[in-house]
Amino acid sequence: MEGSTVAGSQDGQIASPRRAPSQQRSRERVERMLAAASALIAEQGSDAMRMGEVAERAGVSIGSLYQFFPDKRAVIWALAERYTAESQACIAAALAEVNDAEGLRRAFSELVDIYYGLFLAEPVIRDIWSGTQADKALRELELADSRANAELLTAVLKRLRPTADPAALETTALLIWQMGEATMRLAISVGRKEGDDLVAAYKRMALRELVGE
Amino acid sequence: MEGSTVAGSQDGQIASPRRAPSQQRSRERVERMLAAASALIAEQGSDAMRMGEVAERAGVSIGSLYQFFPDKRAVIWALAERYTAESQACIAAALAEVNDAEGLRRAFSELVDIYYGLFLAEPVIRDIWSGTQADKALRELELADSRANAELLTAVLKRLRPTADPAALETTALLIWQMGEATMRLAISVGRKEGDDLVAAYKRMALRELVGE
DNA sequence: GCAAAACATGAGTAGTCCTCACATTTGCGA
DNA sequence: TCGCAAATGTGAGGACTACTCATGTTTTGC
Repeated sequence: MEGSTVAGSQDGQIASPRRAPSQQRSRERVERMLAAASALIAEQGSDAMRMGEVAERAGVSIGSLYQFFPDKRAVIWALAERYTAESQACIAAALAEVNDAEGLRRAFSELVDIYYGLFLAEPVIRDIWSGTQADKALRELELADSRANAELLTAVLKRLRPTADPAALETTALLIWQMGEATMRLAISVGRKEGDDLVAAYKRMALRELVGE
Repeated sequence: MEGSTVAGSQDGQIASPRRAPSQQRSRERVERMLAAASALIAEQGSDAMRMGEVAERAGVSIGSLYQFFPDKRAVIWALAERYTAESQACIAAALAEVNDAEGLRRAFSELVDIYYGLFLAEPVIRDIWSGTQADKALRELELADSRANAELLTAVLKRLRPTADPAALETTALLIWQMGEATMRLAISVGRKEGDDLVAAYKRMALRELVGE
């Protein structure tokens, strides 16, 4: 485990900047801190990012860093906030003037491409949104497990649809499997009632894909 | 951060038990260690789980704990392995004798229910598979962000399908959004080529749901 | 019965996040 | 221009944590 918990701000809250930089000088310094953090996350991941290293690379003392960010998570969160604000605006723009099915099709398709491109291009986004501190080896084993499970599903699909492209079936199975896990995670975090609806909706969508109509 | 770095097992590998317990006595002790770890994860999450506490609760010294587990991750992984083995068997059983579309429908539906039940009932599974160490506050903000984005999609859907049940549209939008993020995470970790296929498949599935056919 | 292997112990090491008492710089009214 | 309060900057040290290792105890194989 490299990981850990922030001691300062206990278990739930994400503290906002401890003090807003009001002078020009400090605003520039905070900017440098965020840039340093971003670079370090891109290089090593947020978990391996050390507060001391952030300060050093920003040319700032550790104390200054903590003057503006109450804890490590706040630094990461500040970066996350930027990207979400950005992407939120982008989504709103893409969907704003959709008026018919064809428009939705085009807008959604474009949106997915943009998002995917963002994920591919921005290590910081990947790191932050892909389970902030999840450790790499465990995630690879998660993937291996998913693949193994999807394989079982693939076998069934191949039996039922022998004429279909096997590679496409494998992709479908893996996707459906992963979506199922994502749905359950979501279902857990939204609570029982809404969660049940989500799982039901997933089941419907997955089945439509699996057995057609 | 309370945390720190595991000195022993560097960055990628998950080490296997440092030494297999060969005597009856130690086998029982290892069992107690895992039980203690499981309980602590259920109570506080794997990130907050302290190795010292695991040892204490198992009635064992910290040294004994490290005799059988090379690091903290190995303890968590040992628990994860149990559950995956279990669920793997369950999946195989459910899918083994599927021979037609109706059979697949029934088996898959049952499978989802079982899995969902497992997620609901087992805090340890939730913790381990839902991004081992992801911090709670950040994940709540992730959810808030997802909701905000899904909201934009919901608005469009309501415009296009004014007769549909609004609540169902909201569920659909949130689900599609979350699935998209899951797909992209998956796409990243499987590499560019297969990833592109996955994103394409997601796009197709989502669009079928969004604009019908 | 005895040597060797397995097992058990817990004080100590290294490394992390974060604090706090104190120094310096800036904004601004007189 | 001067004075002074507020804002900003500093880094050694505190508090915790994962993990090690020298040393002692129990079990096993012969």
